[in-house]
Amino acid sequence: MRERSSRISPYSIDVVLVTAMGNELAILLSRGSTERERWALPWRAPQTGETLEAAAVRVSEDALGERPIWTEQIGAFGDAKRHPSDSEISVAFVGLVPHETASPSAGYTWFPMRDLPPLSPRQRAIVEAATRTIQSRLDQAPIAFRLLPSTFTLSELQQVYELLLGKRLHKASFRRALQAAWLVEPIDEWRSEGRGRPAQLFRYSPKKRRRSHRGVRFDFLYP
Amino acid sequence: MRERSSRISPYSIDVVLVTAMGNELAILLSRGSTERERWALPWRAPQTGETLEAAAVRVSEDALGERPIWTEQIGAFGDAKRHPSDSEISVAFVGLVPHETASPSAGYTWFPMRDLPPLSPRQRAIVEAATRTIQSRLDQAPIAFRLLPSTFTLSELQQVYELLLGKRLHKASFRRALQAAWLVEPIDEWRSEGRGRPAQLFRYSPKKRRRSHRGVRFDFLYP
DNA sequence: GACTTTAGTTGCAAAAAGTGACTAATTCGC
DNA sequence: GCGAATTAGTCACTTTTTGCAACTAAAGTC
Repeated sequence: MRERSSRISPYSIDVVLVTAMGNELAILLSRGSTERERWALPWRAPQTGETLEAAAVRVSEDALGERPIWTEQIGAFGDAKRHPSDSEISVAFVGLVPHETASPSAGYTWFPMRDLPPLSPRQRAIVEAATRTIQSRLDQAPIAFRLLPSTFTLSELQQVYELLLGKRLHKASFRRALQAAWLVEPIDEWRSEGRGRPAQLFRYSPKKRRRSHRGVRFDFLYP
Repeated sequence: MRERSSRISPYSIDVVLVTAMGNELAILLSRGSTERERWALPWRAPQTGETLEAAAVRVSEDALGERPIWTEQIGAFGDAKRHPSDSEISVAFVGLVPHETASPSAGYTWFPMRDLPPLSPRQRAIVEAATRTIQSRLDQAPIAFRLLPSTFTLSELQQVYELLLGKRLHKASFRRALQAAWLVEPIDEWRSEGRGRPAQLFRYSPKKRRRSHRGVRFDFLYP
């Protein structure tokens, strides 16, 4: 990425690394090497014999020194949109990273989602798709829990969900859904965060399978 | 696809064309040209200056003589799984086609989803992902309506939904959801299908926007 | 001690979903 | 012509889920 290989790779692996930085989401960008693009998503050319997913993990390790707690492919992006590499298409991935442990390599910086620098049109599209991918997986895999330390308060958990979903949730309803799903268990510790009543700590510990016995339950959310 | 180009393309565009054939879903396969693989998804090498989506439409037109009523990218598939082309990765699309108007080109045949011939591991994975893509889009875009003629009965519509979702729906609940969404309007015609009471015909005609004013409404469907 | 702040629960009303039974309109067998 | 079978369509009732707001609890601040 920094060094341009002599032969242009047919495709590149681009990764959107997302973290919860304070009160907002942030993604990792690298200072671009070209004249035109000042910032770009971390990317690399694929290596032979490597799965796409493995390549995405490798890109993450290069950029952050650690593997994301969760990755998923977003898709292939081509179109006529410009890209820092001159590859025809990018196979894009999204990865979630806890903010505490992640230390960006030289040249990489976290940018709040709400205030991104100009990106190439293709990478802009990739970032937008990354948000949608996260949100659609949020109720299918317990990815939110892994953005937190092993013990956490329910308010912290709700904040993570709100951040990833991009909307506020109702406290009582959130906790009701959580209880019904048997996903967390309280431990015998409390944490006092300045003012206010101390919050009980919980740990992620999925119990039984809930029979999700719903029949219709779709919404016709059409435009 | 039939003719192997001298230079191997870096990636191929594979398309899963899905139709409602009688009482089950079917996909279009082509008789393979190689020794190993007898049947394969329609695929082509991309052309320069063409978007990925446009390439997928072109593949469909080659195979069926018409464009799907809806297409969506499934993703890029690489891994070590074999593919009829020797391309490193496939960018896969899914497309829906009404069965009445679609006439497969020579060498292409519809196969019921439940009874597919052996496919390459990569294409097998693509077909499975195609089903998931359809099902996840079903409540976000009115794709089911376009598998039907412009007027249809509610039973027909429900059958299409059941086919695409792969599960039965409750009649009353289905109609309630449909009414609440203001998506169809009855026309002054009835159709008698052999025995039984004639069914009223409806047409797709989305009316107002329903304020989807829900706050929490997620399910924690974790494994 | 009164006030503020955050955590956490509870009760209630409204909305939505699951279910089965019910009515309606047709064809078929006889 | 008549009843059984068949498909369409609706209804009433129950259960579950959600939105909301008030309430208690435990801390800090002044």
